[in-house]
Order: sequence, then C-alpha cells, then structure tokens
Amino acid sequence: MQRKSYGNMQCPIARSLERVGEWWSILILRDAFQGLTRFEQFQKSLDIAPNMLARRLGALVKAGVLERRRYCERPPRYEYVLTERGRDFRPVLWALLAWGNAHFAPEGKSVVLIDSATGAEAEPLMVDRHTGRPLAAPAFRTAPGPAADESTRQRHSGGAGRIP
Amino acid sequence: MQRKSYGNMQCPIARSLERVGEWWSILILRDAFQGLTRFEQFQKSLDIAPNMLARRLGALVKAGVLERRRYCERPPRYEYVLTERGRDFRPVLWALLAWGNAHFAPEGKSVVLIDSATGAEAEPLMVDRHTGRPLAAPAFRTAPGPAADESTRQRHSGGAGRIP
DNA sequence: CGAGTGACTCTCATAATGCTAGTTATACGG
DNA sequence: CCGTATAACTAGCATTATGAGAGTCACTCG
Repeated sequence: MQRKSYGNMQCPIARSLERVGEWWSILILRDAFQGLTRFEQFQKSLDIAPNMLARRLGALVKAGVLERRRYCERPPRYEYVLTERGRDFRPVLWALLAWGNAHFAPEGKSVVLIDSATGAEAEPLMVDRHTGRPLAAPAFRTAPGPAADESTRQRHSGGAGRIP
Repeated sequence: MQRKSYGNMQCPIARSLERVGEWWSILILRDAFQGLTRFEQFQKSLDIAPNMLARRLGALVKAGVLERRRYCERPPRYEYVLTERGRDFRPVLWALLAWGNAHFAPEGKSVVLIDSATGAEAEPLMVDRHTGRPLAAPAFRTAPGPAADESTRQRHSGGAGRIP
C-alpha cells in the first residue's frame, strides 16, 4: 500500500508537509527551537521510542531541516541543530501555538509568546511585509505563481465558490 | 500499540497537531480554504481514497474545524464548511506556504499570495499585533503562561542552551 | 574490570493507511 | 417501470508505519 506521497504535488504546502507532516516531526522541531540538540534530550522531552526518534531525526536531516554534527570525537557523540531552513520554520510553529491557545486551551494558556525585553505577551499576526496590512481574506488570496502548470492554474480559476 | 496521542500534553502546538496532524488533514483544510465543500470535490482534488477522506472529514468535524451541513434534502447531500475555528487556521497554512515557496520550489513559485486589490504579490510576515514588531528570535520567545503546570515551567527554565 | 553514558539498532505486535468494490438514496430519460 | 447516473459514503482486505522493549556499540571513569 505505502503511504501516499505529496512530494510530486506542485503546491508549496504539500511540499512542506512532505518534510514535516509526519507524526512527531513538528514536535521535534518545536523542541529544537527550545534549544534541545541531543538525542537523549528529545527522547526525554517527547517520551518517544528511540527507533521512532531515530527515524524522524534522520528524515529531518535528509530534508535539510536539521544538521547532525559530531560534538565529541571520543566517545563519538552527536547533536542535531537547526539549519537555516529549519530556523525559517518558526512562523509555522508560532501560528500553531496561537491557534492552539485560541481554541484548545479551555483552562487558559500554558505557553505564551513574550517580548524578551518587556516581558509583555505578544500576539502573533500575519501581515504583508511590504504594506504592513494584515493578511486577511478576502483582501489577500492565493494565486498561481510564475512556475504554475495547468493543473495548478485550474485550482485557482475560481468557480469553486466563495473563499471564506 | 496505538498511535500515541499528543492530546494530554499541555503544549498548544501539540494540542493543535492532535486535531490536524494526521496525513491529509491539512491538505483538506487547504482545499476548504480554496472554496471546496463537497466530498467529491475533495476526493478529486486530493486523489485520496474515499474511506480515508471520510475518516479525515469526520475527525475534522469532531474537532470542530469543519461543519457537516445538508445542502439538499432530497436526495440527501452534504457539504463541509469551515467553522470559525477552522477559518482561524489560515495563518498556519500561509506560514507553510511561505516556507515551501522559500525552500522547496527550485523551479520557482507555483502558488503565491496576492493582494486582491492590486494583484501585487504579498509576503507573509509575523508581527506582534500590539507593537507591530516582527516576531523574530531572540527578541521574542515562548514562556509559561498562566495555566502552566510544573512540567511546562521546567521546559522553559532555560539551561537547554541558546535559542536560535 | 565493572558500571555508566549517549546514541542508537533489532525484533516483533498492532494500528493506520490505502485500494477496490459495493451500498444507499434519489433523479432522470425512455 | 427500468436502467443509468450522481453524490456520498461504507466494507473487506493488503501493506506499511508506528511503537514498546530489549539489546548493541564505543567509549569513559573509578
């Protein structure tokens, strides 16, 4: 049977999920952003079986999101650090954090974003880098880009209904 | 064995992933934002087996992200529409889109965000809603919130290293 | 030499994924 | 009235991924 791959889709969301869409991957990245680097640290933090952790770390390394580095020659010890590609993933984590806080924290927020300088709570908001305007529908929407093929163009050719 | 659940974790990212972290779920939401509502539309768009689609739609409905509505009495026909909780998921999709475009589109972008008014391409950026400052490390970081318990507090008590 | 540490691999059970075919409820054309 | 079409699914079964737990390897330290 084999799990179907999104990899050959043109959609950038599908391409992203191909790399981080499996169970555990995103939580591993979350912990990497918290500063964890070693196998044992991830294992303790996530309470994950070591074989699963090894598979996921391997996949994230292959995807270029993490880098495996030897930090000790003898005995051989390795650490996993975010690459630039991995560090660019942060907005996704913050969007997930905001969504979780807004909808799945009935007892109140257990993790928040804060301004390191003032300690004030920050509220993530997506804006257009150029105009600074909040990215809300229907003022902003997706459209085929320069590399879009016919099928991608058709997805965006409307007719599907109102975009909420 | 059973797939381990993130549901009992306090972390809002884990809570979010508990709802949308499975294979296909996020792509279904992506299509819902594109305006698709009917079972058959999702099936064609995603090329997914009908039983898998039924399971995922059911899970998303149970999570309160989609709503199942009868849009035709006779014959009985249903549609799936985003709830407010579902519409709030949009920033996550846009963050994934931006990440995919930046890192996994070697032949160029096939999908972009545009300003509906001007047609200009938009570039998503996360800022603090209050101060308008870009949410970048290390100026912003996560911290335990009011509902944090001891284990959550320990995660954030530093000592794990520098946050990249 | 024996215990300890860190980073894994191996084996095996079970659950999730996925293909294909079939079902239900109804409309429509002849 | 009968056959075909459409939409939205379910059922049965193969294959794969996930996960628990134990074991391995390469050392260091006392």
